[in-house]
Amino acid sequence: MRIPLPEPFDFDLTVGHQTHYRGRAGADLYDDGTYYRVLSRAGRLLATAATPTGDGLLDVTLLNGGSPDDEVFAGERMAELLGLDVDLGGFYAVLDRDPVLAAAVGSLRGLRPTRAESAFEALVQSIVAQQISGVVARVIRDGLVRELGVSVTAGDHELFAFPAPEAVLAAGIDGLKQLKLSARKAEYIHGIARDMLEGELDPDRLSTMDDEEAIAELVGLRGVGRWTAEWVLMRALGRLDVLPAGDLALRRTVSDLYFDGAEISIEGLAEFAQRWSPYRGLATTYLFAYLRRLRAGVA
DNA sequence: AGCCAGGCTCTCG
DNA sequence: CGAGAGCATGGC
Repeated sequence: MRIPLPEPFDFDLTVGHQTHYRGRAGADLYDDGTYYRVLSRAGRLLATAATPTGDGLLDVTLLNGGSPDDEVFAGERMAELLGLDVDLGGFYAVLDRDPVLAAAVGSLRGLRPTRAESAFEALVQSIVAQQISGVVARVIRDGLVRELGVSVTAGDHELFAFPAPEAVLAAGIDGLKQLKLSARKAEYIHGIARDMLEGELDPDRLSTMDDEEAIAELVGLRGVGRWTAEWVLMRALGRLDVLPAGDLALRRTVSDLYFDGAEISIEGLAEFAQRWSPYRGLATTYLFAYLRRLRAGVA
């Protein structure tokens, strides 16, 4: 099926960012102009490919078959994962009155805030990323997906679904530790998989809550502090005004761009970032995209 | 060879 | 309450 693309939208930039400019990152694959993702629908796995047609449409195809209803589902999910439903206009108006931010991220026009497939995926990714460098986090996440995610062969591509809570639970804490997680993080992720399956954590209910309510709910989970909850809101719920003020990389970036490298406190960042309201989350996403592209050495 | 990296929990004063 | 230890791996 084909879905209409919004303006502005830069497919290559958006999917390149999502895959860390390495073709494959976690369950996301970008190859030869097509974005691949295995979507889970009520326990069934839909190998899905998305390619822009060049005339303002996105072609969404199920690679291993599916009903017409599955196709509609995949189209809607793809639109969400690629952030096509987000109106970027307000954020670009913020850019117009923040020349420093504009200088850093102005060339990222058309980048969409991509999303994880589920709250579970965002939780696992964020917990993995706690405290460690982005490089290490990526290595560990790739291992989790490859070892615990179901492999789906689609044409000449091997795709992996993001691991279901069942698979994470079945791996056990020891199994997770063998995938390079610390004992602590293995417990956290194992526990959250169990919470998901027992209905302790209900993503549908989360999405009805406002930001602070949802953060409070998530922080109730063992292993989830404010930083992790904030990233889950951005990455899974698509919230645009969340500011992970405790994020070390964000603090350093703001410090470098605005304060000539002088350290900025968490409270200082929270106050400073009011200038981006109500798009503090989008600003954060763009700053990380700026960083990621810089480090990847992409022109 | 250390030390640090997109934090969090637990334990002690 | 606030401060501090411990955590695991990969890169510099």
